[in-house]
Amino acid sequence: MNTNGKWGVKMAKQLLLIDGNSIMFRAFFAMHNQLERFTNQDGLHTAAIYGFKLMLDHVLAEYHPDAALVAFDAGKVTFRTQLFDDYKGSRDKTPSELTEQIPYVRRLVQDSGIQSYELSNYEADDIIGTLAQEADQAGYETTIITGDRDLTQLVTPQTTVAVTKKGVTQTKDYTPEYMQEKLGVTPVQYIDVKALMGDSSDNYPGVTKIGEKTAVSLIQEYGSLDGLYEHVQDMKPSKRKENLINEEKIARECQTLATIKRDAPVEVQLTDLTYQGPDQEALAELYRELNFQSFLSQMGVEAPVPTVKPVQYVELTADNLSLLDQFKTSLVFHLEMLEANYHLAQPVGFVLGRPDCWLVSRDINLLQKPEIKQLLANDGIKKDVFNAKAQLVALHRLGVSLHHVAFDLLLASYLLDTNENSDDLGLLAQVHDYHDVQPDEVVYGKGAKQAVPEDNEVFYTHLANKARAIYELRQPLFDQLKANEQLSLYTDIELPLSAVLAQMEIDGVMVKTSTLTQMQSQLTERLSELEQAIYQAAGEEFNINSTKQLGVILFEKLKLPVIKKTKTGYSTAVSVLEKLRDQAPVVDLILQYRQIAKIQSTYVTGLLKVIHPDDHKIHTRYLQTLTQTGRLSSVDPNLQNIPVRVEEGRRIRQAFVPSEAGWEIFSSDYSQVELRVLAHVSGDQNMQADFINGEDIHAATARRIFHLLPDEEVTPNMRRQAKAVNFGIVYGISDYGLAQNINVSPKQAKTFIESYFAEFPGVHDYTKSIVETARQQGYVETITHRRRYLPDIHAKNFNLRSFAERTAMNTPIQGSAADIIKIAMIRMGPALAAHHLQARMLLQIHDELVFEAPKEELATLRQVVTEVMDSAVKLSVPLKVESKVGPTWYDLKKIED
DNA sequence: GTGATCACG
DNA sequence: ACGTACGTGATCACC
Repeated sequence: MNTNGKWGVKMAKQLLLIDGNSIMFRAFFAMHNQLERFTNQDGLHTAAIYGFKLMLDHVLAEYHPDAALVAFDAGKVTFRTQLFDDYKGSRDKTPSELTEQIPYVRRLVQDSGIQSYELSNYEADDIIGTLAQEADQAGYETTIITGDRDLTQLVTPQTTVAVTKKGVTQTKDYTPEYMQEKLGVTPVQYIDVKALMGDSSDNYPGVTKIGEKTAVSLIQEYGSLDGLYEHVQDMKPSKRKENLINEEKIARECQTLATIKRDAPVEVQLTDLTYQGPDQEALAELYRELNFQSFLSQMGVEAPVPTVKPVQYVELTADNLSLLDQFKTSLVFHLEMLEANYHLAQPVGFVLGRPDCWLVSRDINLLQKPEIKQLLANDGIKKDVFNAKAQLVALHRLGVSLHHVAFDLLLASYLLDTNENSDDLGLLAQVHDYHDVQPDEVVYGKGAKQAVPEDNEVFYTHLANKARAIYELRQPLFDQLKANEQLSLYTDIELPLSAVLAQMEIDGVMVKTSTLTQMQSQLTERLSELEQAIYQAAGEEFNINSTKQLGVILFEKLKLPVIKKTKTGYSTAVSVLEKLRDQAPVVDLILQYRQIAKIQSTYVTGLLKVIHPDDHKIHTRYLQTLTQTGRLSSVDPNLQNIPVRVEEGRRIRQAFVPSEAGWEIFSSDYSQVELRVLAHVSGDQNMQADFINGEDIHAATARRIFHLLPDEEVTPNMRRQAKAVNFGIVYGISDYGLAQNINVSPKQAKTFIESYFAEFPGVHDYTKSIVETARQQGYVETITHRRRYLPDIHAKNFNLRSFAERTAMNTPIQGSAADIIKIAMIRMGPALAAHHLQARMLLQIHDELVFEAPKEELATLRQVVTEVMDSAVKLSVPLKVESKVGPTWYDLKKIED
């Protein structure tokens, strides 16, 4: 169809060669973390088929091929395995979730009107290599689609290799020019590079100590492997030379393994490969079997209407409130709000009931009826909900209490898998394989068009469906929590915590508008001074807030050295500017400007915007089901990142004051809680001893890793470095990261780490074993069995895998610390009540709890809070709590014993 | 909507 | 050889 171009110029025929196995693997693993979402009605996994289909659509549209072929591997045994026993020997067995999809991928290919081919004893690569060669000679333009960079050796002026970059549809095209630019070698030379460096995934070794960089430079220098070995004797004596000589046989063997055949006994002819489009009928049938609704509707085949099971409901009115009498032991309740911020949201309707009777209404005022109020407040009747905290807060605004929440679908789902935390009930239900409720977007629309349906039928059905989903998912989720040993985490920690957090949010924290407005005008003045000074120094006016414009001024106009680049241009981050400080006075001004601008926009103006006009307080929302570690987060506004480290910012805290006269702000924080958790979970004897002896842990660490004698002093610099190492350990250490942080060479950092692990062998063992645990079970756990899945622990990509490994080390530590403070928070209320204290817990900042309290309570409060926090859990090292008090959050002074 | 930056633990 | 510290949220510029 496109043999003739726009102007009648004869264009080359387009040939598409697809590396079937490679793309299938790629598609499968690209969606591996949503494996269970891609299954059809029979439980067949479909991610690889789905991905393959996406890829096919994409390349057919992109290349309009005249001919196409998908090559598959024939089996495990090939001429390469006969040559070399271990070839591909390190590969894990293909998961059954993938193998079951292979026949369907073949059907997909066939029904799409594309030839497929396999050849015993040969790999798909060799079929492709052979056909690409033939095609070059026959004057085709060929594109090879693969996920395997090895195939780039097939690149010629007529043959392009498109290697998947992200997912299966985003590819990078390798041409001879691109290879020269990117790798510095020709496609044919690339084979020899591989021969020298080996390939860990195909499990052939290459020459010892030679990686990609070295291999490339050797081949560049000598032209080829043959060239190298002709001149190997002329090389300067070195370990590398020895290795090259000793391992010549291996290198030659690897060269053979790496070389893709261009002369395999392929029996198909190019002329057999003509692409004439798909067999629509057969494809439709396949999609039906696979339940690929979106592809069906793309084809114009009517997708069967998503069959949400019909639901019965009754509209609740002032006249039929007696219907409520039937709920004696339990009910589902849901108050519907369209806005995320439930402090402000206008509720639009509600549903309550049981499977045999769902009662719905748009009339929020009905909730004021004593019949409903008493039902919801009745401690003897269990309530099942979605997002208990949101319900508690919103109902509180209506003057309604909600007691005895037993099941929170959102919370349970989050505990089972931190990623399954959508605040859209419909979407969340889908993840749990429940499909009889629509996502909110479908019913309400999105953006400006979002609205409650006028049609009662539509709206009420949605409400009833939601309630039913909560009901239906209750038992299965409880069963899973039980199987995961997470029932106690759910029942004893997270569910009670939701009520504690609701109360903190409702109470809010008093913020003085006058303090902030005063700061605002001061900072405005300061900013305009700095602005003028910067324009003067730069010789022109520009937007200082634009990193792009700033980059041009600093690095082009003023010609300052470029220290770091970002994806989009020059980096102007603080770490960079600090290095340039001495080279141009404007840099310092910019740093000052940045600091002030941040304080002004985020904290002064930002906080002023969210002070509630009625009570002059700020009511944040804690997100209880968001973080991957079990920490809380805080939004609208974030009260967990109010400045403290730098004086100018710290003054913001002057605006945070007690809400009642004669009260003060009181704060207690855990000292080094994460390191104490590490000492506990790792069982390291030395670290435990340091904590048990009440040492300054960073100084004690410095003593050990710098091998100080008892009479030698720890210098501030030693302590600083030891502290950085401690942080590094908690974060899942790497020499590079540590080096960056304390500005030493990676080599120096590495010796610090080695020295640390020698002194704290238990910690070393822990880092090893937790990563192994993650590999074996696919997740890691905190002390309360909070769970985080780490699918990337198996990634082939170094970055992804390394990240997962560091996460495996960090999550049990950060997460257990989060568990501990949550337990303390739950016990705090009853403890305060037992001492008849009026004090209120207002904020949680990860390891710190902030209260307001009458002055005369402070002494008792300190005892109670310390006791509750200290004893939250029993670890093999003591927990330590430090307290401060003052008239504002800014003025807190440490309370000494 | 995304990326860069910077505030916190 | 590879290229990073762990966990968050708000603001701004820019597409």
